[in-house]
Amino acid sequence: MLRMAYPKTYELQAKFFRGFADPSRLAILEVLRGGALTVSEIVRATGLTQSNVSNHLACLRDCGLVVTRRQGKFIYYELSDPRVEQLLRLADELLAGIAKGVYECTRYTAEERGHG
Amino acid sequence: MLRMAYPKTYELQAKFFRGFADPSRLAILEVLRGGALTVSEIVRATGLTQSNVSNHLACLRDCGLVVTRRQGKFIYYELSDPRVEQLLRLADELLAGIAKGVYECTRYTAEERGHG
DNA sequence: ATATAATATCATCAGATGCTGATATGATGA
DNA sequence: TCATCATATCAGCATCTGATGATATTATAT
Repeated sequence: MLRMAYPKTYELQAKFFRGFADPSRLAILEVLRGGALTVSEIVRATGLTQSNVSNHLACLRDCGLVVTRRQGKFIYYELSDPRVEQLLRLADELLAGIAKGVYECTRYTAEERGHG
Repeated sequence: MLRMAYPKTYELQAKFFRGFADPSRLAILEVLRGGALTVSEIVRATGLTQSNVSNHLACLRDCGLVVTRRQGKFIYYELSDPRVEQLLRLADELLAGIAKGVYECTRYTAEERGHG
């Protein structure tokens, strides 16, 4: 695939957005909007498996979307910046205004779509 | 993979964000910030191949990030909403403040990282 | 109709991604 | 020390994704 013909910026930005580009991670970000939670609390709140959550949290952390703090044997995760929420909200707004077409952005080769 | 244990919302939002989660698409969005362009102009401006651009444009359109209008044999693409730019700018800001950790969000299993 | 320019679609394939289950690490308490 | 809870990491896999090159479509002009 190669894909390295871009200024570092686009690669970086793309990775950043990929943090938001998965339903499991969005679910995690959502539950974290209520404040810091431990991994097992996140597991309970989302219904995902422990290793799955752990992997996604690592991703979110690498993307800079969450930060951690240890407390005894617990590790608390929380949103790293209020702008993370802001970005989610802005996306929600935009999406609400668009809504129609996002059914299938998959495969980015857009076959016939737009009906159940 | 299956992955359908989520309220439609997260799936939708994830797809929406995926529109932003690729360097080629970010490059396209960037050149479109200057206003509407035809496909071939976008091809020239980005250096990507025609079919590649065309595929990405289809994706961006499905995600609602761009809209099109035909003029003769040309098709003009442009950003669908000023909030698309706004979202990009907000992401830029956030990313600038974070910057450090986004080197490797790939594989989301976070091996040892953070050094060239 | 033919030729040509602009754009879209298709098949294919390498590589990335996310999930699961098992195992490893780390902290706490007996 | 051992047992246990909390979390992280790993291997394997099925799938998704993006790039390429070839072909199809659409519009214009002759």
